[in-house]
Amino acid sequence: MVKAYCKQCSFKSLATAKLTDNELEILESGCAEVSFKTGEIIIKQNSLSNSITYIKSGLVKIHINGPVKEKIIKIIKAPKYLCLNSNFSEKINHFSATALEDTIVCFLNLESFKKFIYENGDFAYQIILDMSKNEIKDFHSCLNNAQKQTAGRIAEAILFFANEIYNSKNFTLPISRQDLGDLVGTTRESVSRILTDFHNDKIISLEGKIISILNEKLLNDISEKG
Amino acid sequence: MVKAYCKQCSFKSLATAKLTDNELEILESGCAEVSFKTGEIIIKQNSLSNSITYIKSGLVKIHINGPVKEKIIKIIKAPKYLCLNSNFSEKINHFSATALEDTIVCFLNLESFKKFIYENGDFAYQIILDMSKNEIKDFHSCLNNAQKQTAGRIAEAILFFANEIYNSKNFTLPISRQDLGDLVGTTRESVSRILTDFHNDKIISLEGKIISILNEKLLNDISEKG
DNA sequence: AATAAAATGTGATATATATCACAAGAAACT
DNA sequence: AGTTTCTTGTGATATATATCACATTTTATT
Repeated sequence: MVKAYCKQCSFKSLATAKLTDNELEILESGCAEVSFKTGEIIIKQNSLSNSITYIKSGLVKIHINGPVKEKIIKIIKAPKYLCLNSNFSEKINHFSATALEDTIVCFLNLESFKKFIYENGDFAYQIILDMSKNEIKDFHSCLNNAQKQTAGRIAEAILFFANEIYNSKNFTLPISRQDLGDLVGTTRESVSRILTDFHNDKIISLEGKIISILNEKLLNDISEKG
Repeated sequence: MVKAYCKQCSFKSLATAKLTDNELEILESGCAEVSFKTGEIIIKQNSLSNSITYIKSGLVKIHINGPVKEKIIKIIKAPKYLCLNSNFSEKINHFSATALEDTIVCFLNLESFKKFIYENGDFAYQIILDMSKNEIKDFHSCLNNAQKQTAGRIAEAILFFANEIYNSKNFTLPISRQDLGDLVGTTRESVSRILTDFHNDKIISLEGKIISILNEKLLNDISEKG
């Protein structure tokens, strides 16, 4: 754990960018910066939550122990708040968060956050915008998961990693087949089969966890048509 | 459309309850109260959104034209904001809303709402709490839909109507079998079959749309175990 | 380097549920 | 009241995907 310097922090969120110097000092005094190595647990489901979690750098999976099996809710790339939403109304964490690569996290004092919401309208509005945008995304991914069939959901996941995480058609999958299954709601076997299908059909090239998108248009079609 | 009297309104949300008399007058001046009959469309997907929608009384389904077929996202009982979340960050409505019974809706001026968030910390915090609570609920229903099998999801839906909408073990289903299928993510045929199964197993009694829960414990088990 | 443990690929089989087809009942309209 | 349209029930069949089983590869540990 490291003393944080919020004022000079270059990873400020849209919300904290609206804080005054005074408020940033308050934020700083209640901020703990912690490093996590790949695979380490950042938040554990059902533990008590008394701070706001901000991912300063790195990559994180948010997962939950569902009624049937493990489910990965989403994958979050820094800089971003980690499920802001549940922090305000709930005392316990409804989910776990695990680092997918070396990650730096700021734990921010919840009470200061509340104070800023009460006293700084700009800040409050940015928080609301952030929550709002997130919800719409979650909404759509939930819908897609519910209606598309497995190949479509896997195609979607590949495009997600390419476009939103790595900004490249060539990347190394940061999760196992099992995790990819938990993310899109299928089994590791089905993931395996569909990935090799995509490879055989020259839609992607696949070598272990190294993926290159060869036919983006087709992958898009599969993702959209389900 | 009727002139609204927000000050005296006895259906105030937790947030608007924090507004001053002055602010309530501003709210009132930008508020239109509209009645909808059963089956009428309140909001149409892809239409422009420039107001906050508050369900004053009645019952509403929120649905979306998914990649494959229609999906009912959730059913909302008054008094409640109708998907507050998407209102702030998006100019177009991402979903449709249809009245399931006669419903009264207040369309509130978005700009006034923003103004209140900026100027009234109590109000802003209540809005954030509301969004936050909603998200957690949506979260869980999404998870359940993804992992449980059909009988479990239908059991869950029956319990939802009993416990959260009608507060009674005896109620009349406000939607068709098709709609129930769209809500839990299955076909109308499967809904039919499972409902008659439940009836034959004396878990519910079923007569058209009239449902009575006979064995709540078992229904709960089916809902939880998936 | 050797051994253990975890992750992955792939075939055979089982199963839940969608789809198709049609009949019957209820509701809405003329 | 009669006709049309929408809703519902139920059987037969198709199909996507889970499950099981086992071999193989990769990664971690001693």
